[in-house]
Amino acid sequence: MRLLPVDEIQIDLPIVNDSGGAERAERCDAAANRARILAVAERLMSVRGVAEVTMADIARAAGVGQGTLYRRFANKGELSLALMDRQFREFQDTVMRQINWMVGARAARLGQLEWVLESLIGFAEKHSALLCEAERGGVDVPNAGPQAPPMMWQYLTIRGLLQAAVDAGEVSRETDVPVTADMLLAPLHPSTFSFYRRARGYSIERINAALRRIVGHLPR
Amino acid sequence: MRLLPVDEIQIDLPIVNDSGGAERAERCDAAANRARILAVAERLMSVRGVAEVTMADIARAAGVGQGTLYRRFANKGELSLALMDRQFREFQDTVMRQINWMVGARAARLGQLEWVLESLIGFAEKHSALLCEAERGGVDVPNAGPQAPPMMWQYLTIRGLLQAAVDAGEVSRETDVPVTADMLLAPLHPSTFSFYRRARGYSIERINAALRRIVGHLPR
DNA sequence: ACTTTAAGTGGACAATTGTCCGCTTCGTGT
DNA sequence: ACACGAAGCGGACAATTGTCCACTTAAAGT
Repeated sequence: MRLLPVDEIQIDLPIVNDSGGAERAERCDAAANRARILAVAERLMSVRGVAEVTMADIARAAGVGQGTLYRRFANKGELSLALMDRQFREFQDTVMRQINWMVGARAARLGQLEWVLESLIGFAEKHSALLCEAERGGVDVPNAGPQAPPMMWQYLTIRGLLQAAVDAGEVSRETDVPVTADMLLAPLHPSTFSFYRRARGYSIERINAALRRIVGHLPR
Repeated sequence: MRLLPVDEIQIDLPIVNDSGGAERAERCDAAANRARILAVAERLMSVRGVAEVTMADIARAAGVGQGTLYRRFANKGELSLALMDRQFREFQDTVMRQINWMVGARAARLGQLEWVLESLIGFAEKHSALLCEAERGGVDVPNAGPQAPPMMWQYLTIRGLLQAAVDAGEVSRETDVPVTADMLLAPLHPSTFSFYRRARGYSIERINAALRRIVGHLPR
């Protein structure tokens, strides 16, 4: 993950880089195993539910040892994230393209921010089970939990748009952009969002509307 | 936990009821064990750190079986919560008394809300390790995790004050009070707050200021 | 004092995550 | 072709949380 300036839209938005490029290629037996593991995991989880499948189940069904499984995916969260990888990239593409289009249409920055948050709510809803698994992982472990690239991308995107809104004078220059971006995202943390939906029973529309009101009324 | 109308301040604020009152009293050997367990747990955790002490450690050091330990405290979270019980009650008292005083002084509802949030930030900071343990526990398990009485009290208090602010015309009547209250609290969820402090490195002051700006600019 | 019984007790056991480490195999350089 | 080292492999094992259940005991009624 690194920051790239996207000239057309004059703000810094993140892109996810699939690899540093410097690492040695994966051995092909290993690649075959990885593919098999992912296929098996997807099938098992879709049949029995994400939380009801254990790492041992997956290893057994894929015909590999647990050591092999853990060599590829450091923990269940990383595996869950890998299962979403393609859909996440597509989601990311869609969002970036839409942002570019909105910029072309001279849309307000805050409007873009609201649109992205709504999209993120949709994504959180669709993949809440996998995301909840992915969320676990030490808070300070570099590439796990909230620091995993997809979560980081969400944060950097929101932060970038909020900063753009500040630069455009739509939001006060006093705003603490990094902290505020985190706060806008806090209700979308997988376990929090899942709590709202299941335990509190809030509809997606209510969640979206309430968040929109907050964003739409940031100072200035 | 039930709601009581507090007449002096004309809003519904929650109080925690220690027990329904109908249950048979605890056998005295059991009470002694509970006290010993709590004392031992407190000592072990203060010496080695909350996360580094296991339930088995505590049972061993307290001279009871694990079954006994789990009979009193259904999981590590409940034990952690019990360790905070006294400090939490004192905190709760302080907050309620301050609210009453502020009401007497005709302070703005939003000001009260901001003050409570600041207090909650202080509490989250002081007890973050124990709160992080307490947080774990299924999202839909009635009295665990986010549904545990102390968390519920936080939520009901914030929601009550926000509703009062709406009733007083300080915030738009369109506001979705339950959802918005949850969103104001989301950044204070133990693991989220801990992430801000440790991984992001935000100071308490920045967190408080950013939250205050959001509260202070809710619509209307 | 004696009986009764619900509550309490303890430790074995299940379930799960994640680690370790000796053995195997790929693929690369010679 | 062949040797060699890094990468891969797998299953035993450690750690931890939480459950179960046969046994024990406090304390209330007679």
